[in-house]
Amino acid sequence: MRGRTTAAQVRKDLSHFGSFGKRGLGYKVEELRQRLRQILGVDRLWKVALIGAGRIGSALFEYPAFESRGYECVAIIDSDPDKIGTNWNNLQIRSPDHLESLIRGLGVELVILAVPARAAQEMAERAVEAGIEGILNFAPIRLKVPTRIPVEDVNLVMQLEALSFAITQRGPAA
Amino acid sequence: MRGRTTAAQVRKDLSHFGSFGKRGLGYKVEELRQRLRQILGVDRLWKVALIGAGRIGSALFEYPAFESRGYECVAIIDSDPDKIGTNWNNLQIRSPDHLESLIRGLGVELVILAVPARAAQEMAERAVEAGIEGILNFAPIRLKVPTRIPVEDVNLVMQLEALSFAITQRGPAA
DNA sequence: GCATGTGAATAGGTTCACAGCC
DNA sequence: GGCTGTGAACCTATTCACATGC
Repeated sequence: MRGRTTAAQVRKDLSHFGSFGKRGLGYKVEELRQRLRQILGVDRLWKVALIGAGRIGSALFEYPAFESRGYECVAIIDSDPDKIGTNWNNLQIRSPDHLESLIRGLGVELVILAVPARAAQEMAERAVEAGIEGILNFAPIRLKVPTRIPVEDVNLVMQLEALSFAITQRGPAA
Repeated sequence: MRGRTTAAQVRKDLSHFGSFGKRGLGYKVEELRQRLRQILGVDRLWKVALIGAGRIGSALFEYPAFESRGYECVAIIDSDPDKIGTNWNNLQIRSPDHLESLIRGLGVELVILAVPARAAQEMAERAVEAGIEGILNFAPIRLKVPTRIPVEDVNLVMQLEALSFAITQRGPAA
């Protein structure tokens, strides 16, 4: 069954956070929307640092949805000497040497980790040490960070493999 | 609790597909690895078409893990006239006009959809019509395709929002 | 003795059915 | 009457404990 979103499911999920509608009447959509934005924590601006200015980092940086959805990139870090000092959109690429002071100075809360696997763990640890609160991780490793720090993994190879598995499971197609 | 992978869990999962070890002895790692590759369907080469040659598409195309993990990009499609005809790595970018014949002619099995949301549904339908078997979807919409076609969604904004939620839930950090 | 494989117990999450309130 | 909110039923997935075979 493909993730059909049922009415009962939505009501149950909402009930986990409170009661938002009026029986027999329905929901005030805009009000509900605002309440949900509060609950999700997307009713404010989040300060993001991009660690890794390679292809993925560049694609993300240009991705308009981030800024428009409340995620502001306030720092770009990369270890490539050819990149350090150059600008993306008026934002200067900085060396990882300054990671901690950058994060602390700018009040960075989230980190997008788009560096090679071998560098990811160290960068993550230093970012956590500097006080960030969450990590969006593109490196194909399981980061070891304190449990208080949420990590979201993006693993595109795994997702392709999930497709391969689903296709293989249901037998060769017609 | 952060996704701790337990021994019992692994055994239970394996048991779903068969019996691979010897009691009291353990698993032959390389043999197990091959069996699992078969089950996952990653023991062969998959032919992939990249639809959308923007920033994300470009990042993916250059991503070495794909090729090395058995996913071969055999076609790039984009509607931008400035891109059509140019080459990425000896692969010519083609117009979506030829989508169906390209897919059929090259035996494309998987599609990576990295086009703007407004174009995604149409491209998906045409790709399915042409016989592809699965979609890795970067467009932030729920594609409507036959249930026999598995879809994996990549939604980076949602993953950032998941971080925002997790952080907000556990109360402002120390 | 030791590590796998598996039924039983448990936990977690979804679906159902209806009570409660407009 | 209609739509929300929710306890109960149900179903799936994880954890446990041990039987099984080397």
